[in-house]
Amino acid sequence: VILRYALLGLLAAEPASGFDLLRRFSRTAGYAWSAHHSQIYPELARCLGDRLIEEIGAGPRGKRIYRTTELGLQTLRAWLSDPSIDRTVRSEPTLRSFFTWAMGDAAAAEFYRREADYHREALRGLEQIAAEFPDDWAVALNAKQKSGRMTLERGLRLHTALAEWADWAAEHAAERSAVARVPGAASEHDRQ
Amino acid sequence: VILRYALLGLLAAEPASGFDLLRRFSRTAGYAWSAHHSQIYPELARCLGDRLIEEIGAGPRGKRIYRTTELGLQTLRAWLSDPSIDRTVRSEPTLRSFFTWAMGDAAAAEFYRREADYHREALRGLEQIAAEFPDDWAVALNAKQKSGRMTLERGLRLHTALAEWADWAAEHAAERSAVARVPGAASEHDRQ
DNA sequence: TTGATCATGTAATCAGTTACATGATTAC
DNA sequence: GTAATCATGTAACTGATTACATGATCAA
Repeated sequence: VILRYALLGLLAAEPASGFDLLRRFSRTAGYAWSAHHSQIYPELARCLGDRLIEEIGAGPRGKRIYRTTELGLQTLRAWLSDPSIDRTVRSEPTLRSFFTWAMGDAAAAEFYRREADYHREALRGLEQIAAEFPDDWAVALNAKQKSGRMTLERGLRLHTALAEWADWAAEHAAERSAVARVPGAASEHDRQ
Repeated sequence: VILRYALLGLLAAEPASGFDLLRRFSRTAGYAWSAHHSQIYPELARCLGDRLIEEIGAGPRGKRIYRTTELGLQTLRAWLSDPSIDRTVRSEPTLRSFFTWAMGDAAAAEFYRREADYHREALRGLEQIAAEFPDDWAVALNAKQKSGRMTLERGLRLHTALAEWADWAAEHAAERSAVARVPGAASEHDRQ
């Protein structure tokens, strides 16, 4: 049901169509949650039926614009107040890192380098967004903008830490492969 | 299909039963992936049918122990070599952080404090595991143990960074609520 | 006019969770 | 003996992805 709250929150921040929400999920909101249009449209219809959102206008090409109702906001706040949070982790990169032992050292180093590249790329994107905020954002922004800036900061720190980790891991993996290549240096613990 | 590779990798590292794998998913492997027994048992049966794993023994209470076959290892390696990685993010905490604007400042600060607590708790757990590794692990361990140690490092850095972020965010949220409480200090940008 | 993008929807399938169901072993 | 844990399985349901389907608008 968490997609429902994501939609309520996004539509509370700013009225939008299903298509607009789809784009937000593939941009800013995608750092927190994502969904395909085939999941968004039916959920919007259900929210509309439950009077959590309302249609406030239309655009060209059958565009339907929605906004969160007062009831929807209450529902959103009830969820936000609920202290039970799902922290289930499903991270393909982490799983692959866990299994690098099954690859050659060179391939493992290559994997970690790609991870570093990815995180640095993500960081560049976030830094561009961060640059658009005023320097004195802590006092110059409203609550909505501040929570956006604070969540952005989460991404900045996350990708910084993971880029550094991947660099470190690539070094270690490469280091090991270099040692293994020295004739006679391949010892017990390098096999299996 | 990623659960399949998770099982192949875990069973390649060490033969186990479905129940053993379930426990691994709720411990070490849970930092990368997780699954319920109702998903594990059918997938093991399918892997067995595809000759990716084989039954190598049994234990009490109908316990069936599996091991990854050579074909299974090849399948695992093919996946590891595939450069396309799913990086879809679905993080309830991040989503909630994004929507803290809809809560009161005090509630938001409380949310961030809980996040900090969670990450510090997770960090403590990882540090205990890290303490069991030898100090000279970079040379003293085999490839399998090293990839485990390197993945553990990922978690250490991740939770460290996020604990620091949450502290920072809690401070900012509390700060703001303190300012808002000064009579006449609640200004334009604190509303909506 | 035609190709790209905007825009919405449904259907089929796959992945993941919760609930149902059963029985063996072990520790007390 | 009896409660806890070990151990495996299936069924029903929900969430998420991929594929099918259609049509309007806009820019070249």
